[in-house]
Amino acid sequence: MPKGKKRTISASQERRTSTQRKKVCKLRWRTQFSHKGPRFPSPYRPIGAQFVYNGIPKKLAPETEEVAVLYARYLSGKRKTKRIEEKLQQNFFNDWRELMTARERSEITDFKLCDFSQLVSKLEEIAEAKKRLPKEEREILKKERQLAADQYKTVRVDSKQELVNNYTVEPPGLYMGRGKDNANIGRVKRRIQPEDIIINTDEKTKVEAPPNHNWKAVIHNRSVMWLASWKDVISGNPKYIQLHSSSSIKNERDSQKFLTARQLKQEIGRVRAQYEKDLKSGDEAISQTATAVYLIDKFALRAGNEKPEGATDTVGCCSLRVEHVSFLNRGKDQKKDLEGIRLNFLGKDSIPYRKDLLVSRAVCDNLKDFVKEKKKNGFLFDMIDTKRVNEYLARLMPDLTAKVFRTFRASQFFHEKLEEYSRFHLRKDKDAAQDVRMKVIVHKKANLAVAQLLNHQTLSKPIGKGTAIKKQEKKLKAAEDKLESLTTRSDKHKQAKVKRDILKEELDLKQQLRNYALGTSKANYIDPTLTVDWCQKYDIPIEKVYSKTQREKFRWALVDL
DNA sequence: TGTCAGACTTGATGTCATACGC
DNA sequence: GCGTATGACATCAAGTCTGACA
Repeated sequence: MPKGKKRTISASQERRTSTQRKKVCKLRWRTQFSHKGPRFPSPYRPIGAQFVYNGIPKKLAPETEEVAVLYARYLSGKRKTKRIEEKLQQNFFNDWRELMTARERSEITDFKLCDFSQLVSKLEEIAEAKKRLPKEEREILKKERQLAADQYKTVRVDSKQELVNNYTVEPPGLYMGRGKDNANIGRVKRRIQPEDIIINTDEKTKVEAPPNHNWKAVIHNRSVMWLASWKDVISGNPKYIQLHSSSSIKNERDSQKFLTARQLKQEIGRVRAQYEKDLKSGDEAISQTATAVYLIDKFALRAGNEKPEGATDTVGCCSLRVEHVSFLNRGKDQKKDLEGIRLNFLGKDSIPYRKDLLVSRAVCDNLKDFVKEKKKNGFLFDMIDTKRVNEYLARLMPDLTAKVFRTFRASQFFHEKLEEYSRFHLRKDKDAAQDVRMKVIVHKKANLAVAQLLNHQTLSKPIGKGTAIKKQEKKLKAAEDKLESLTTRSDKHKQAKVKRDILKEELDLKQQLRNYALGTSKANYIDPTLTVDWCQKYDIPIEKVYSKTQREKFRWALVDL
């Protein structure tokens, strides 16, 4: 390390880093799976109600009726807006007719004449009966399900028992998709049969297909992580049965990801110097690449791959269009060398990204150049794509891709916020620092800041949240009243103040969590070694911040505990 | 060099179990 | 003890990225 250069990773992180490197190299190409194969959803059993067409009850073939019941199940659940419903009905009806017998197809020709109400009522009746089942019977059913699942949920990997993540083949259903312009919404996901499935296993292990069935194929590919796969009917993409996040292989992959992000932390000065230099390059492809990397680094944007024709209109950095960026007037207190821009687009899962951001003068000038003489729907970065950006990044640092910046920025920002909030809530206020609830709040607040940076918005929240906030407000009011009634500097006053502060922070968190979800950033972006070190420093049991599954997922980071 | 399929990760949301308040 | 709110986990859609192939 050059003299005077600040140490950027902790000693415990460094220790973990060297162990991780060894393990990752050792693991590759050695994996052998010995498993039972996937579990199949229960076969369709007629529900004892009829589909009605044009006022006349119709006896349908079991395969046709099964699909009608899928639609009835959709109707008995939460309803969608009318606009989506029309597309959904149209797609459903097209797919349903494809699966009908020739006679049914010639008779059932108009969706408007289809009446699913008897099926819906029956499904609701079944659901009600299920709710009314005595506790003992429910327990028995649960145990039966558990026993059946137990056979499928483990796999032997290199002689070690591991858990399988999704051991059941996806059941038939309606494709619900996301985004208003989703073209496939309502399409029928037909039942997947053993004949659709490729099994990947150890050469020595025979995986039996269900009676009277055969697998599509049995392979012994040691270089991939999946146990079984089939082709998704709607997208044509493969679907996989994979190992659980607690498995050694997933653990290794996870630790490797954060290792690369930590390496970027060490190299970031050099990486930034290079792309800042390239912002001014005379070669427009290079200046576009550098500008895109600047946005990815500064604002943790996703790379933004090109999407196939007809897919939902969502974008990331490289696929931004002219219409997604606008230039803001200078603010009063704005620094000289910074300019304001607004990014407004739909990101992954059609989640809106609308933020006013400050960028360097060079970046703003470049962006102004890139939008010149282009139509609203023209690509902002028309000379580059994610492949080019990643090739550029790989030249700056091995294994560096656009995705690594998101992990790096999330972890770095979490660390900064954790320090800031710890200073404010735990070091300044010694009384609050004794309370583990305040420590959990500090962790959640730092987590929330990351969720906001990564734009992990939630558009729908359970109805209950509003009442919970009202209850919390009441509690806070009561705590404030009590505090006022006590003499200052007394022990009781100190306790009441801590209680009030905690309630106030909890309320603030609850309000913000209506719009943001912490789970994704906690599970995928924030380096768990930061949390481990912080828990040790402030004497917090790890169980207070990580659930059982999360502790299993981050086992590799918990070695020091 | 561009395209595409395949493999894997990320992420919103649905569902279930449990904690909590009445 | 019961009903409900909440958190944990499961599900599966939608991304990223790599490598094969024309």
